[in-house]
Amino acid sequence: MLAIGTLAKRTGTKVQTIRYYEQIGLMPEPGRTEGGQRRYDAAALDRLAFIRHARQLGFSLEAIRELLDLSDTPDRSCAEVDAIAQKQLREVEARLVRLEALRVELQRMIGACTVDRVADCRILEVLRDHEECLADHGTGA
Amino acid sequence: MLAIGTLAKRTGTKVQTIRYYEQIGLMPEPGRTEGGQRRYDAAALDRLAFIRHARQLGFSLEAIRELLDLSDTPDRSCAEVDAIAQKQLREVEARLVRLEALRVELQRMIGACTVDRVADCRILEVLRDHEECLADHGTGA
DNA sequence: CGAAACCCTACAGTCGCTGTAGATTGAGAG
DNA sequence: CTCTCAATCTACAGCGACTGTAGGGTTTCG
Repeated sequence: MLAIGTLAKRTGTKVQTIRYYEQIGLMPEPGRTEGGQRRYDAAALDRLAFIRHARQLGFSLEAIRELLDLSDTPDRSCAEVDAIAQKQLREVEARLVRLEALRVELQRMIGACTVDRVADCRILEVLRDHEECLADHGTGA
Repeated sequence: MLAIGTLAKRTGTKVQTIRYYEQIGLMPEPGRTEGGQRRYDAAALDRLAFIRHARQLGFSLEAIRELLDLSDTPDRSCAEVDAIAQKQLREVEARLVRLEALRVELQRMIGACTVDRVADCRILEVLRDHEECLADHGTGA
């Protein structure tokens, strides 16, 4: 049985984050020692590793909750799991497109700045005048 | 003189966001009507447009605060402005690299799933076993 | 047995907004 | 000039996904 700190180290999670996951019902309430400290078993370790890995892949806690629910019903079709992953992929791709546009714009902006005084700074000018902007950056990078 | 709603429309900002910027000292306190409603001038419009544009380029409010401070002292060197923009560019590039790795991993994961039952779902398996993972995804996509 | 390292709860703070409730004001129509 | 109704006001709570803090209690090891 693992103490929370050990579990944290094994999964690369902060102790508070584990307690937070428990609080929002993503991790089940573990057993306790007589003194009231949490003790975790291998199932908890697996579940937390799953959560952390999915988080690193950019899944929201809500999506992860769904994935965990789905994986608890092994006879169901895989299609729902696939749909969640596809959605995640599409979101990542959309973010990539936007970020790339930002990169281009930032580079263009920086490249234009050859003067020395803030008064003539091209960077500030570009930021002032959206019109000069090439990129079609919407909101939410 | 513009009412807050007009300013909001002109800059593509929500009314509450403008009040929030005022609250955190990013926008100066505007004049008021007798009844207490905010009225904005052209300078406020410019400043807000600058803020929104910088936000769209991914600058944090803190970075924007610095940029605004710098642009208020037109005789200073442009180097500090450049440094902020360079830092922003580096951050965007780092995010791009990470996101691209995520995209590859997600695609690989989805591609691997050809079965029908959740019990054999490759997606869930990949999420369970970090070892199978090709991408070196750290934290913070 | 004592010290150090760990763990507990409860709550506030982060970032950048967004939404709500309930009251007041302003601008155009009649 | 009054009515109406959209727009505005303040104050505060909530989002996601944690992180940090205060002020204690517990475990483990020498």
